[in-house]
Amino acid sequence: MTESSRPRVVVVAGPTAAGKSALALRLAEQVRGEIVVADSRQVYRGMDIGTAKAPAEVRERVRHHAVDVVDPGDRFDASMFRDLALSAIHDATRRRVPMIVEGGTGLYLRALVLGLVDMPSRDDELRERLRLEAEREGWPALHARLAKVDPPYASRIQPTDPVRITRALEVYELTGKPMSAHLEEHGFKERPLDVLGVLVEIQPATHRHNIRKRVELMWHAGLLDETRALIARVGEQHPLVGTINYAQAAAHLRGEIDVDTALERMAVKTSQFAKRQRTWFRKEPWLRPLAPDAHTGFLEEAGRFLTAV
RNA sequence: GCCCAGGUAGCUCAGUUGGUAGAGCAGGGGAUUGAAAAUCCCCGUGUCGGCGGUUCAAUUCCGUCCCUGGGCA
Repeated sequence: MTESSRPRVVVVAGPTAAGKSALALRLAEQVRGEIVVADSRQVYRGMDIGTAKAPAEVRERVRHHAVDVVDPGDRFDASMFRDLALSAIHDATRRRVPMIVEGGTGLYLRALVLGLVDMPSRDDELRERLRLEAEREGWPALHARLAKVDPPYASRIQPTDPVRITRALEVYELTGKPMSAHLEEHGFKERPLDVLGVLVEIQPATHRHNIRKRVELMWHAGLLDETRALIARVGEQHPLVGTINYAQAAAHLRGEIDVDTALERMAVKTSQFAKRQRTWFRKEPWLRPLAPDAHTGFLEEAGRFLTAV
């Protein structure tokens, strides 16, 4: 595939509450384009306030893809995101509409830009079985089992990392081939898109202020009601209830913490998440840092990139 | 004013029978390919409140002063 036959997209990546969506929106309006949101929580209907989802009036003005595509409790994962995003992008290209990808879920963005390894998606029954085994024997025992069938992958993950031990054992059981072999075979050589990607940066003091303000706004906008509704739908134990903001609101609903503590913890969890996002995006070779004072220049450049024939 | 209890890491505290100290949280760094806003790994020198005294040696014992909380007036 040549440069020119691949769809062009601008990717705006970065930590939460750093101004990604505002920038992407400005660009979309400037070029009369559409937005794909790469966010593992905004895909869920009803998770609006706590995920800082773009309000309805904004989404009426500029079309947003991969938002509100499933109900909480429904299955969703990186491959579904990739399929959705890719088909939206191809469709927009056919319609000659510029496309901007905006988001903070590193895995989704990487799967979109570098490709997703051809492996089966999760198998809940198998996972439940592994979880029960881990309860009896401990995760290190399962890690040791993984080390027998897939030494390379076992050695790069921790014996204390349930998520990756589970996934690797699952992939091996389902395909009969070690995870490391799948990864090596794929090699992340796919380049389905012609990407201009930026990593939105922000001053730490400004960021702290944004986060603090945002959690207060969420609280007053009805985060508690939204959390009640989410719990009513999926139950208290569901992983989605562990999502930042919802988890703290849920703790408050259970009477465990007061409002100030909830807000404080929301802000702390958000900052910690932002730090993880920065760590992830910093080393993505297809992203280049975008300083807070360089937005104007970027909008011009991105506009040219998207509208060039 | 008097009597207690405290003053140790950014915060909450532990501890040193005298040999200059360590947990949790916060913070920093890193990993990451199908629930990733998840999951996991690494990183702890700080006038041990101030000043004196005893001692080879004081954050630890003694004195005194300051500060905080509680009680009595």
